[in-house]
Amino acid sequence: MNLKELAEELHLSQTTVSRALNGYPEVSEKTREIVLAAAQRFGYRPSPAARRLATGRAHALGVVFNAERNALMDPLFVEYLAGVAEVSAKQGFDILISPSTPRDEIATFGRLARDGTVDVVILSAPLIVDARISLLSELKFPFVVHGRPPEPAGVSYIDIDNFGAFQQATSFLIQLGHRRITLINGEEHFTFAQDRSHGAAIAFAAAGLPKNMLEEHFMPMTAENAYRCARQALESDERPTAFLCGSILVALGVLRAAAELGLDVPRDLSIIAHDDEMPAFPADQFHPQLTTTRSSIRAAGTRVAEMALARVAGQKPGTVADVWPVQLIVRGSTAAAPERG
Amino acid sequence: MNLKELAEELHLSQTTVSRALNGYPEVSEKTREIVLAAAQRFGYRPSPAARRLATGRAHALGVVFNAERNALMDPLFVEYLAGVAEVSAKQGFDILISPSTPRDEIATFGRLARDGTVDVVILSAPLIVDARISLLSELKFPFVVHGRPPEPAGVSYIDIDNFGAFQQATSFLIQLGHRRITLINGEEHFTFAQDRSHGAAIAFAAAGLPKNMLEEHFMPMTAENAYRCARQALESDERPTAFLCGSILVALGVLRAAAELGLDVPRDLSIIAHDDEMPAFPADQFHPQLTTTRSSIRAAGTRVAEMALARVAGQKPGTVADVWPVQLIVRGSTAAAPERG
DNA sequence: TCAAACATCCAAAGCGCTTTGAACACTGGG
DNA sequence: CCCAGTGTTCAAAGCGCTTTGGATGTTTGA
Repeated sequence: MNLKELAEELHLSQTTVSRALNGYPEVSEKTREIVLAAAQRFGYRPSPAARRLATGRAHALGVVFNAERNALMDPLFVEYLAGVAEVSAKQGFDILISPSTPRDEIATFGRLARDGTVDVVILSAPLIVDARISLLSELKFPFVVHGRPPEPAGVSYIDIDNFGAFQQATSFLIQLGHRRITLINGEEHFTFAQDRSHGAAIAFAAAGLPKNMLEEHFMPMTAENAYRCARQALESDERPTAFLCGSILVALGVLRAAAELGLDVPRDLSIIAHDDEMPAFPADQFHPQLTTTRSSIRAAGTRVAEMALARVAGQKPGTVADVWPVQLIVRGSTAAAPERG
Repeated sequence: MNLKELAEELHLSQTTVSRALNGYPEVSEKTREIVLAAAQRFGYRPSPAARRLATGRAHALGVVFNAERNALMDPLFVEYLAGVAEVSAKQGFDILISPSTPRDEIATFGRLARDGTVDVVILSAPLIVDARISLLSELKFPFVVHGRPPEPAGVSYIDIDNFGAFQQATSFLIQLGHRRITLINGEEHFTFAQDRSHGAAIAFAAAGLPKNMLEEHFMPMTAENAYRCARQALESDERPTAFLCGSILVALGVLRAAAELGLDVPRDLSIIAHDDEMPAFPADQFHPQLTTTRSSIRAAGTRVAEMALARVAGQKPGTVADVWPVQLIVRGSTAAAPERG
């Protein structure tokens, strides 16, 4: 059943029925009720395609899915998506996943913006120099960012306090007596990796420790990369007594390296990992249970979706700039630094 | 630039331009070339919304995202989605993610089918009694299934040989001398869980072993559930010498339980896990490296997307019924059963 | 009492595409 | 020279909604 038929059924015009359904004021309450009841009774649902064509608005929200990047390192993505989905479902918004490779990512964004298949896009993991942000800004296409944009002015975003988290975690390790610490970070072109790096560096500086005691590696945060890196670090002459890990997956790799080398965690080696709360990999299900800096990626997903919808509803960009605190949760993977041998 | 403007620019009718662009035969090659060139030059892109309204086809493919189920146990989902995305991107199809909870999943499917926002839906993890399949069949809405449908007749699907995989894995353990084996399976209403269960049971029967030596547990396949289950099994009087795990995550939980109880893998305990090839969690990055039954969930994603697109192109349902073989990869988590003590 | 203001409702014009049914020009066979 | 057949193009009618610009009563203020 379409609008025309419904209108005929009610002996009303399409205009009135449409307005009644969409809550416009220029229709009396009586008729609105009648219309609403009839729509319900006949199971009328407006055609999204027609509405889209008529209004120019898609009632959809775009998420660019970088197949290579996400598949490689992001079981997180599901959690994030679940958060986004939860909110957008409530508002009746569709979620369009646009796949892309790193190479054609820009083109994908351009297409999304021009085609009008979505009203707003959500952009994740911003880079130090981010062509996607430049492009969307230039096209004046609505977008919101999950993570800290390189130029936050005029951009709505939500981020977790990566700086604070790693500063706190590093300070904690230093207090425990650790001096040689290895940070296994994400790739350095991500803003979050920079923030974490700064956090750790500041903690060292604050403790009056030389910065070369902090060994830092930037890489895609997979278990395997982490394993290789940790293995190499642990077999070197001056091996670290503690690791800071960018994710739970990284911690997994480090744990394996430690196990293979017969090192006990936390006796010989302390580990702190950042935990985005993947339900599939709870930090407290590891052995030993992991000390973490914790923040919910899912909650971030819901928040960023809310922001996106607000943006569609007309909110100005740059209105929101949330930075969420990150909590240090001490569990069994950290202990006082071993005596120097 | 829209079609009308482009047509005026070319001094042609919209009809001709539209047909030239869409490859219809009733337009001469010369004009087609001219039109194509002009479209290119002006950067003309047809409006998806208008096309959708006019044709009734959405050029989109729907994936229902069961937020609770997926978020809980499926980092796999990302890999799967990557596979789907890869194929659909090539054909210019959008992917629409429809979130739902288990409660409103049926309604979500109904809406998808009626709204015309997608041309076909992909359905994952079919159940023994699956209302989604019934609904879509009844509505005569195109769909394809990832997994074995309860009533395969007239349904296009692709599945991995869960039966064969678990039969093979179980036989292998039996050959190694294991007699008490615990299978940590997915929830029993899934067809895949049934198939795995049967595979293991048949292997026991074939070896002439009583079926009560196979202890089986059905549950959501999380590390934590697996941990609890394994812990309980390992502390019982007649503890198993081997575990069959429904996923890598399950294996993680079992490994933890073993570690806490001071059991060495594979000396005291053998483990085989089914591996869907999550790049984030390679089975060979565990300690010890895991013996697995392996199949690529990503490849399944690409295949099921191809099927979905074929279905849209007019292929009859039930045409495809792929069952992919699963390979047993022997690594370090399996060994001969320990001597009875 | 009349004009102005308001509250309701409507007809019709889009939105940008596809597709039907027809027109037109050009060929070759009779 | 005419007609059927073919190849090429077009005008116009949708697709199902929103929205503009009235039209039609109904009140209100002076």
